[in-house]
This record gives sequence, C-alpha cells and structure tokens, in this order.
Amino acid sequence: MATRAGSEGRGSGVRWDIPGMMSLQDDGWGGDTPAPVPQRLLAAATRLFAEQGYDRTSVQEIVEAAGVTKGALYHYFGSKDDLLHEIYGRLLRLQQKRLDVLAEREAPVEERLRAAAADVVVTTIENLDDAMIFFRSMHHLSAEKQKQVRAERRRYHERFRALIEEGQRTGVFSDATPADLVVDYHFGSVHHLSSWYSADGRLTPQQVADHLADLLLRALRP
Amino acid sequence: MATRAGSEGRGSGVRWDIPGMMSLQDDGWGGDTPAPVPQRLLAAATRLFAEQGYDRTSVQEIVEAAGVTKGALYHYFGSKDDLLHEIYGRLLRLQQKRLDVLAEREAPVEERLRAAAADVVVTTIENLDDAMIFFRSMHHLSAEKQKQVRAERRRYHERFRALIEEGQRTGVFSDATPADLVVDYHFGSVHHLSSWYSADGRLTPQQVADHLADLLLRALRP
DNA sequence: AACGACATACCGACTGGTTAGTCTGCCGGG
DNA sequence: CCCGGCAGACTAACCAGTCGGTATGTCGTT
Repeated sequence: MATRAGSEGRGSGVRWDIPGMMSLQDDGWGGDTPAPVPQRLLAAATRLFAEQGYDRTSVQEIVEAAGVTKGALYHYFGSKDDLLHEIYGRLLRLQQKRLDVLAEREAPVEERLRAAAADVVVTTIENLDDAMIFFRSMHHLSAEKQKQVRAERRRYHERFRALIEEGQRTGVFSDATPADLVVDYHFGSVHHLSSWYSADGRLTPQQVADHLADLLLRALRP
Repeated sequence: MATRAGSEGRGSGVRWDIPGMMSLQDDGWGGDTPAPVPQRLLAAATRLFAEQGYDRTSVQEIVEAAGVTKGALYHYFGSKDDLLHEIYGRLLRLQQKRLDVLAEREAPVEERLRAAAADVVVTTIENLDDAMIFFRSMHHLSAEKQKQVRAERRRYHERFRALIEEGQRTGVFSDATPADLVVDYHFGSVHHLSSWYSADGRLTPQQVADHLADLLLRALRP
C-alpha cells in the first residue's frame, strides 16, 4: 500500500536526447522557431521550482507555463522527479566539463585554482535558478537519484580538492587546514550565492567571482 | 478565490511563552516530567522537518511524533507555518545573543572576530537540524514572516560585518575585499555545514570551528 | 501515387489518495 | 461550574500520475 511511490524502477525515465551540450541559458533556440517541448518544460520547471520550490509547484502549473498539457510532460519525462534530476544534471555536467578543462591547463597551480574557483562562481551566478534549486531541493529527489547526484558532486569536489592538495604538497599553499575542509568552505559560499546575490547589486558576476577566488587564495597563503 | 492562503493575518499566532531562553538541545526538561506539549511539538517538528523537509511532513506526523493530536497543535500554534517560524526564532535569538556578548568583549578585534566566527560554527553544528531547516525551508514561510526573519538575520550580519570593518579601518585586516562580501563568504560556509558535517566525522565541532575561523582570519591578513 | 501499418507526439478527463485547518465536545482542576 | 487544554472526526480542497483517444508523419509495398 503505497510505499511513498518513488517513480518506476527501470531506467532514468527521460525519453529524449540532447543534441549537443548547450549553455543552459538559451537552449540554442534564440531564433523565432519555438523551442522544442522538452526544453520548454525544463525552462518552465526551472523557473517555477526556483520561485516556489519543488513541492509547491504542481505539474499542472508547469505544463501551463510551457504551453502544453500533462500528456506532453509524461511523454518526455517519467515523473516530476525526473524534471528535477535533469535540471541538476545540466548544471553538474556544465560545471564538471569546465573544471576539467581548467584543471588540465599548463599553468602554476595557484593560477589554475584561482581560475577554477572563480569559474564556478560565475557559472553559478549565470545559472542562479538552477543553483538555487540544487541546494534547496536536492532532498526531494528519490533516494536512488540522490545517490547518483551526490556521486557526481563528489567527483567534482575531488577534482577541486586535488588542486589544493597539489599546491599544499609543493608548498605553494599552506597546509594548516585539511584540503577537504577548504573545499567545503569555498563551495559553501558558492551554494549560498543564490541567497544573497542579486543582479541589481553593484558587483558584476565576474567581480564577485574574483573577490571570492581572492579570499580563497589569500586564506591559502603559506 | 483562494489567494493561496497565507495563514491568518493578525499576530504571530503563537499562544505560549518561553519561560527563559534555554539551549534548544534539551528544553530544560531533562528530568522525568514529560516536557510540556508546545516544546514536544517543536522538537518533533524540528526533527521531521530536518529529515523530510517542510512540505513532505504532514501535521498529522508531527502530532503523532509528539504524542498529541491536531487539537493540541492548533491550540498552541496558529498554523504549520508558525512552527517553522518559531524554530527559526529560537536559533536566531540564541546566535544573536551570543554574538552580542562576544562582540562587546574587551579584546583585540582579531580575537573578537575569531571567537565570533568560531562560535557561530559551533552553535550551528550543535543545532544542525535547526540550521538545515533554516537554509532549506525559509522560502516556505509566508512573505510577511520571511521579511521578519530576513530583518533579524540582517541585524546579525551587520553586527558581524562591523567587526570586520573595524579591523579594516584600524589596519589589522586587509580591505582588499568589501566587508559584506567577506561576511557572506563566511556565512555561506556556515549554512552549508548541514550538508556535509556529520557527527561521525573525525573532526569535533570545535575543531571544525577553529579551522573555519582560521581560514577567515588568514584570508583577512593584510 | 495511393494505401495500409505502425509510431510519435500530444490531449485532457479521471482516479485514488493526501492534506491543512475547523469544529464540536469532553474532562479535570481551580 | 467554568475554562484552559486537548481529542478526533470532518471538510474542502488539491495533486501526481493514468489512460484512452486523436492528429500527424513515415515507410514499405503495390
């Protein structure tokens, strides 16, 4: 008798493919052709989840905002849960890819860390809705999907931590603080961005990013 | 019709008084006398909100966990909303009071800031459930109560920021980064604690607090 | 070129279940 | 005897997901 649902078992439930990775902001459909239905649904869900939260947003609201009906939503997504999961996935894939590129550059470790620390701030601010949903609504995911997201997130943190440890080994950074704690310190402030950053503020995303990266690097001075 | 409710209008809706400010952890009822109903309700709500989130916790679950019925809950609280608001209030009042004491001590500003930065970490970890609810569920509050909470939070941040600005004026701290950004940086990591700190970890709350305070102070070195 | 067979994309009424909050009334102590 | 403190049935919503149905498109065959 109703073990608190949990969508179906098999597969991710998403029945469509992304042609190529795009920027989240525009879905690659800046022209006059209306965006395809799956993207419209994701965009509507993202906005509504960020505004009202996951639980307080009904599927009906989402499909109305996207200009379709429930039939369309459940044609492309297995459940409301899947929408959330896909929103996470987009942001995670984007940030992971960017970090991979930055971490492998030919440059002193302090430059690579500074670039990575600033980049995650900029991409977070540029996708503030996704970030807000991420840290506010992750616990609404089914246990299984939560595990998956956490695993991806861990990979990301580990990559970041490796940079710090490299600097600590080579003596460029102080090793007074364990590297994983430094990572959590930085990402804490990143996740928190959606609570205080507002576009109207006097600082551009890049300026905020530079400041936060600077704080991190200064904290790590030997 | 139905402007999305919003509890009643008048008053805070809470119909009971706290005898004296206690520690949140035990409600001052460690003995064998059962705790009074309002406290039992708050304790049950705190645990359940932290475990399952606000929206996914029914008032039926709360009253069952507290060993009473809905009649009791709505006798003491105006709405489910009020429970959340009261949980915030407890933590905010506690931290504000501690900060006030620390900030007014006779000591160099770097010592006062270090003590304040570490203290908020310790009290956050010691009330991790409340903290998690705070940063995860604040947006579930009615607009009016949200404004009130934000105002109290702002007061707290301003007091903290004043310490940083004092140090920057007197040249003890670097002023490379605007003080309010430094505050958000630090409190970002504090709010984030509930996402990663687990009691089983190898670091005690005090050790974590010392590390995080150290990172802040190191970042502020001139 | 016309046709049938099958698939994709979507519609929208409906179901079974859940929920916050109300209300009437009981009960025991002052 | 009266009132605070509480019980618990009840109401009026609301909502995720289902399902049968329709329109449009494609492809192989004749």
